[in-house]
Amino acid sequence: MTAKDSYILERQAGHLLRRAHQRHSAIFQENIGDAQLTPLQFAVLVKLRDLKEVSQNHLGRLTAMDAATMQGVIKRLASRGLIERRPDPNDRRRLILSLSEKGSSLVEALVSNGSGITAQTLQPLSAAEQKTFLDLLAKLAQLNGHSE
Amino acid sequence: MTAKDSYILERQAGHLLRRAHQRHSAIFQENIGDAQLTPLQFAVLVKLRDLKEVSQNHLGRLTAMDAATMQGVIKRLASRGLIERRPDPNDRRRLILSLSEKGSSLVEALVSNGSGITAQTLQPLSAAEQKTFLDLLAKLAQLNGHSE
DNA sequence: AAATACTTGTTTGTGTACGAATAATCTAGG
DNA sequence: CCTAGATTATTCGTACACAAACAAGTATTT
Repeated sequence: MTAKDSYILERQAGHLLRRAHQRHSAIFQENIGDAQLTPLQFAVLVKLRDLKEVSQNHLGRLTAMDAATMQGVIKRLASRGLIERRPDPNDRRRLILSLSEKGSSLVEALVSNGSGITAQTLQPLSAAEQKTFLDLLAKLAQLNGHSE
Repeated sequence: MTAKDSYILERQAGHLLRRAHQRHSAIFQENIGDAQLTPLQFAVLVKLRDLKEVSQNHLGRLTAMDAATMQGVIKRLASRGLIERRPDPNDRRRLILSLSEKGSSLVEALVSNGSGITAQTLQPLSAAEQKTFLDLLAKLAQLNGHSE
């Protein structure tokens, strides 16, 4: 076994994670049912549907986006009229985010597509493998034990 | 079970893949041993070490980058003097890429770090789980059966 | 040989990603 | 009260990611 054989790109976790993520993104784009909506934007809408109201930074932590990324995602959703922003009266640094009527009905219309996308992403695996995979993947996705 | 419970962001394959990839990127950056080098740039250097000479588009397929992304990655590596570009005499559309001396010694010095990064990425899993995970992940990473 | 089709590399435009710096605000400790 | 420290949102700069359009070159078809 030469040095050359000791590091094979195709066997590295990072490379495979990136490719699996690429494949998922392609499936998302084909099936979400709204050509403008991206995975991150959809994640924000879903979280807002669950929580009704959250500050921008807090929502960023819940969706695993840093503050700078969040800024752009929120700006684009707001410019489409899908979410509303208003200042927090108790903390003037904060922006409170919520779904607009339009945003709310859009999420409801698209959530089932979201489930289909996950199913299609995992389709190459059997039902048992899917469960195993998601369990292991969840262990690897712990960014650094920030719960909440 | 309400509609709200039927789509939980934290259980979606796409979200978990994204977070796992984020975690891997952070581990990469801390451990690769060259502050400027990114995961994609490293992948290009490793592939060039294995193949000696490849055209830019071909290398892009091997590392799963589209032509536009490749363009930027190669430009940055060339500007650091790590790779060399010369026209293919047999096909004047093509650019043939290869490692420079500097690039070659850099890869040799860093490959072992690459293995460590993969190990650390998978560390939350037992040895058996790691093998299972990589097998399943590889099945999900098949972009569309383009082999080569 | 000429027209058609495909490939290679580049550019443009939009959208993540994230480090770093900043201004405004809040919180805690003395 | 008041200052040192933390938090929130924004901006800037760099690096993917990829669709779309393009120029130049190669291949194929008739």
